[in-house]
Amino acid sequence: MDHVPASPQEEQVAAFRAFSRFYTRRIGLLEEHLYDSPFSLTEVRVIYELAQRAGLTASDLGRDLGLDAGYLSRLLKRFEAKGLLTRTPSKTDARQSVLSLTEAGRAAFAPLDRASHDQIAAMLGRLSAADREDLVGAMRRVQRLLGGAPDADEPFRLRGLRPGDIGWVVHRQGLLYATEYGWDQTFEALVAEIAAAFVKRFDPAWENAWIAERDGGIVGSVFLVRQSDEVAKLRLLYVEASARGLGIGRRLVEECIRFARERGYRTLTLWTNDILVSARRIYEAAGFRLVEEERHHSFGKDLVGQNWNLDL
Amino acid sequence: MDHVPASPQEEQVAAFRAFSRFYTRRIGLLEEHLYDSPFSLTEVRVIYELAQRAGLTASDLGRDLGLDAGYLSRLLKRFEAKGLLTRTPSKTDARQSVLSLTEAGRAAFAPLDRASHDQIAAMLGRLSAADREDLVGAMRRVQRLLGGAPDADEPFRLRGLRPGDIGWVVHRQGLLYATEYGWDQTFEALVAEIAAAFVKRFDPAWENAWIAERDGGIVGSVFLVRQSDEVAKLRLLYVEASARGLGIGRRLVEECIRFARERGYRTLTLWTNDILVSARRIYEAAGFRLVEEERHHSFGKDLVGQNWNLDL
DNA sequence: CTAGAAACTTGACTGAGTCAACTAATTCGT
DNA sequence: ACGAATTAGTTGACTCAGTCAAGTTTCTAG
Repeated sequence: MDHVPASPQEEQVAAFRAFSRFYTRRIGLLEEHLYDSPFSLTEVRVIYELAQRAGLTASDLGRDLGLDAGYLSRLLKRFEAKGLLTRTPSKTDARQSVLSLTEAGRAAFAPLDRASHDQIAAMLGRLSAADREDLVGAMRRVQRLLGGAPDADEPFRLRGLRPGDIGWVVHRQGLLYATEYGWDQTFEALVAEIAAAFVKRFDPAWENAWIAERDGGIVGSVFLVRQSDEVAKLRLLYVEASARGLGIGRRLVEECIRFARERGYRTLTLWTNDILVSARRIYEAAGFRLVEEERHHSFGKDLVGQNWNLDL
Repeated sequence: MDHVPASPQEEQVAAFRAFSRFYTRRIGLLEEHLYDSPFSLTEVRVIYELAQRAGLTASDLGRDLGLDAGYLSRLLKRFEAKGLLTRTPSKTDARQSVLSLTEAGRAAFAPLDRASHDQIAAMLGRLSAADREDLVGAMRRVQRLLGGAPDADEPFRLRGLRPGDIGWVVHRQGLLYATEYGWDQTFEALVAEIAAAFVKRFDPAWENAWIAERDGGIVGSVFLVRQSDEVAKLRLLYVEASARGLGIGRRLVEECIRFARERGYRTLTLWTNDILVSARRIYEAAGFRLVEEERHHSFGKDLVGQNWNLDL
């Protein structure tokens, strides 16, 4: 069956399904390693849950792990008979009892836990540090997007420039403005040029760049370059569509302003286009004033360029 | 049990395990929906595999899906009895037979396939377009990093330049040479500069670029730029570490040579560094001669640059 | 040409998970 | 406040997915 995906939608569905099949196998492999323990896979899942969370009832377990009530009942009875588990009647509901592992239960769980831990650690160990971070970040993202994890306490983090960053920024901006506004590749080339020039002429005393990260992936960036002793320019502000509404853009601009003030610049300037309305709102809120507009034909489109200034 | 992870390593292992548990449940949910079909989960996996790939034998299936040979044997016999499957004796090995679904088999599979497809599509539909892209991208990443990229019938494909490509190439090269050889960001900047200049001064009659794609991801690239009427230069040859050994590098160089010959160039030249041995092998095999070497200090390292030429 | 391995097949089994029927406690609607 | 419906858990009876070991036939390496 030659599946030639017709639309992006279909391609996404195909990728999702491919991933599910892939991970089903992967989980199978992970579980095989467990098979010299005295517990079945489901038993391990139950013990794991009991070890992690306190105050569980049988129905909690059944619901969360998707187990049959009858099967679970017997399983728990077996655990209790082996002395791994105690049940104390619930105070609020006489039908339920609260489950908790005994010392023996924890002792039985420890080697399993360790084996699983070591197995994963070994797998991660085979990757480079960068790939490891990348992998874990991607997993967090999948989990978050499929509704499996609450947002972290800290929704994003700022850091400085690292290898690979400017390419990534060029890639994402090139793609975004091409799909969203139909700009051609000369825009991407311009971004590449600006980013390259920034790195080559980088003067840490006067310039800086910030990358916003979320779940190990880059979701935004901004560059501050020196134009003269008095004037700094904010360039390449960018926030991923999937990370909007978290205040990342505002925060990046704030960092720029703070840095510019600190270094004694008098004016912060920037160039943008009128169609980029969400960026405009950020600039306005930060106190920038529109000083100039001019029509131009760039990136295959007729556009209205804008210069904005902020007195520091 | 309040798990306060000690080190980043531990945090990564914890995140991985959390993801595995999460996805185990998620897969459970996905599979439940399948449970008004006449097939068991394993049967569905087998049919799916048979529908996707031609020329499978029983042992292929057993190995790939991790099934017991005895169980699989009976399962296949059942399918054959129901007329879903035919076995034709292998020509090369009389012990094996090649399995293929009958029309009836495909017909039985179709509604399952559709149900699974629709279920995933519905899940994706609940997300915003940006989140959808983010999710699928993250899944692809996990799969790539865990080494799960499935072999397509066609291991890779060449295409021209599209928006986002040059940024991606810059990103990957910047990252690769930083991790592998410790080069600093000025290398990434150089790549960005070259790529930007290529796009800005692109002359389709005299120049070209090729992107190698595999499983929907970019795995290699090469650029051909005009230096004079007589001389063309090959630049930014690059193959992903995960896609080496497929002849992608060779193929990209061949395309360049073909194009350069066609346009009537007399010489194809390129610049590289002596430490890049796998690239060197490709150039040698293609007939390039080393014409010049010179020491230089770039990208934070002492290097030996090389110029290679090919008479067309 | 032979020993050992690979590709299945078959018989005998186990045990994970299902289903339905039951008891007891709780909650809901009016 | 009271009966009906719901929820928590238990138990018996069952099924069928998956395992294990012992076989046959074919292939391969020495």
